[in-house]
Amino acid sequence: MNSIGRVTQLKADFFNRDPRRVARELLGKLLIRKTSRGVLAGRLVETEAYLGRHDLAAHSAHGITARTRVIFGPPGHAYVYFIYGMYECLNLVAEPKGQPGCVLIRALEPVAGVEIMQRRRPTAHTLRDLTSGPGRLTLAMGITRAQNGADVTRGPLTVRTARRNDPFEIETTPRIGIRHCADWPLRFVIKGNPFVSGSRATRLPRD
DNA sequence: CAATAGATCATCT
DNA sequence: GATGATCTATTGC
Repeated sequence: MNSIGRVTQLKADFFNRDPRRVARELLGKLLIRKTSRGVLAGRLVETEAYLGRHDLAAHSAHGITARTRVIFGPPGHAYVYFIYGMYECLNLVAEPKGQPGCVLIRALEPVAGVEIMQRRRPTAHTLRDLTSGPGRLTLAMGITRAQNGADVTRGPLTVRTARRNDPFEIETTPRIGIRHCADWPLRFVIKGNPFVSGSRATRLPRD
């Protein structure tokens, strides 16, 4: 808490709901990562919901395995998986323990620790390249499978409400890069935000 | 700006 | 043994 506004850390109850609701309400919140080098923070501008039942695009679709165990665990924990031999992606677990469901974090707007992020992302030549993609933001924030299963309601990786948060519209689209259930409207973005992933043309159609 | 190829490996069949 | 919730560099217009 501080003099400018009310800042609260999201608790387990926030995540203990339908992933669609969690994904929408995560927009505009801050992902906070404390490292030995300093504090990194990013505003969530793009999320995707992965449902527990009948969602064949979700890793949890085929039951509990060594990898998907965390998705079936308690809400408010991190599910970090390795993909394409190179990248790691961050999800936040939703739904009560025993019921699968999670939210993929697809893009952030850098808020604090930009210099540290740039050091971790030498190939990013612009500010928006830093964290505009699920693989990019984990690199920038130093999130790896070491954080898999971590409790996000406490500890060095957390989510908080923003001190100041201008009103925004939420745009809903199909999810990116999946084969199954490819037309389900489960991707949520802050409309018009330049830090959303994808090409410039896709994001900013000329006016 | 659009399209495409290549990198690279944990996970599950 | 195939596949994948991706990113980057490169090519061509």
